[in-house]
Amino acid sequence: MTNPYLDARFQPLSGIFIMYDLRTLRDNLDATKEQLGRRGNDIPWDKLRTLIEQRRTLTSQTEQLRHELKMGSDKVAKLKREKQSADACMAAMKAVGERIKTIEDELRNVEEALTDLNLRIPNLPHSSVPTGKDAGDNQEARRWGSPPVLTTPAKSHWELGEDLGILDFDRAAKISGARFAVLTGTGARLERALINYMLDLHTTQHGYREVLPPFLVNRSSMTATGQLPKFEEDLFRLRDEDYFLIPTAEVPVTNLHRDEILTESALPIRYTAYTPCFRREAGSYGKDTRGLIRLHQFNKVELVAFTMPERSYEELERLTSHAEAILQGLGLHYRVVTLCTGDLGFSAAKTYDIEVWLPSQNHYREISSCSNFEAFQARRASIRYKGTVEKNVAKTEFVHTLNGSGLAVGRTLVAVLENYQQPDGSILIPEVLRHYMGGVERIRKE
RNA sequence: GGAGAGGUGGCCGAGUGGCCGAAGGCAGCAGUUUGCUAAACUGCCGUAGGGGGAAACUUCUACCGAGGGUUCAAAUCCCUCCCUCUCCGCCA
Repeated sequence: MTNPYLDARFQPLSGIFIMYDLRTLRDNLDATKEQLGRRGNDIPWDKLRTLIEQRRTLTSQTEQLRHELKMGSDKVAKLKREKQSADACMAAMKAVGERIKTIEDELRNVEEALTDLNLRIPNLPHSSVPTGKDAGDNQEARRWGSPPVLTTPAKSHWELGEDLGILDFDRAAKISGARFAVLTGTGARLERALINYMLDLHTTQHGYREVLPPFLVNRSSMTATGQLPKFEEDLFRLRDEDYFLIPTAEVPVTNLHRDEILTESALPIRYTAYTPCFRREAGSYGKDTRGLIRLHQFNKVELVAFTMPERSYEELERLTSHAEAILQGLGLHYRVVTLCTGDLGFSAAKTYDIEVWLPSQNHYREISSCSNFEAFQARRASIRYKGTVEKNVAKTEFVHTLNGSGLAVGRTLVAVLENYQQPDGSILIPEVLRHYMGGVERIRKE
């Protein structure tokens, strides 16, 4: 069964609300507000409360009137069959019908407002998430490896790449604009090698099934995973069709199972997907303007998992370790950070960021973000599972969804260039990539 | 892009205004018969929301691709949209 609430043109009229369950929300409105803290600041809670109550009243009114109408219509049918006059009854039912129409118009407005509000409430943080205001309050969970020892001052990846002739930002600006890059020669091959290395590791060692999804998706898909309605300005959208360019493979891959009921035995489902990702980067003017760090288009290998609710937190640890395995294989120093409540994304209940060491910045930079969304996306997307308990079919429940970058390919290329730079400006290729590079061991000036 | 055909329960498929939440079949579940299996027979067998009950359950409402309209009454009539299929065109 499809979830009509995701259709932009749908005018809701009684029935279920998939995002936040309305009854639960009503009973826990204050607690929800409390738990969301700063993240719920822009939600008009009093209006929400009023709308929920109005919906309840109007719904029961229409139900009563519909019952009346149904009885009346049956009576008309009976009278006509018995060749008696039904005029009086028909007139009375016409009046009832008009009352229903009036009340339903009102109900429609209430539900529309309610649905829109509901879709803009962020997910609740998990209890293990540290409380905090912003990125400054994130907690470092662990570090792996150590920064490389460079005998000369670290050059930035754009200096290295342009000197080597494998990165071209000027021509990218000409053919597209700011925040685009052209990779050429060994640079292009290195990007491709990284993609293949990541996909191969995840599919052969970590148990993920490879997916190559569409890069354009519809509005329903974007709403299901939480990009819409709140973050439309971050997305590229086609002018003549209601399609969006995906900002991450999370969107098409999570939506693979939208409006489906999975069997318990099929869980967990694990997918990995390579896709380009497209982001408007509205509001990031002046940040990371040089280099490959922040582009309108970049490549990413994504990990996506669907699990039973009681398994999702162990899956989050697993999934994060799979992303880490890529960096370990490449021999890149990194740390894992637990995002605090204030830094958590809209849809996530808990997130680990993996940050790789960049010598030129003397800093860790985000290269992966691994999140458990619990049932937040599953509700919006209506992804459920049905189990069996001693031959009886158990109640269908929402699955938990997770995803993480495994990894952002462009930023991985940055990390390889900067961490493996040699005094002469050449780049040593990490062992694991060499067979994807046709045996090339070092990138020299082209 | 042009022309046409469709979308009904887990599946197949009937249903052109009321007694239709929807015939019939398949699959599934429970039982009867049987030495076992098979077959036959009987019953059950959609989803969601609200009310009642400790509970098995019961009652109301909605749902026949989605939305809107006509009507006392819509799976059925009208409009819009989405999707699938066939043929032509174009293309990789």
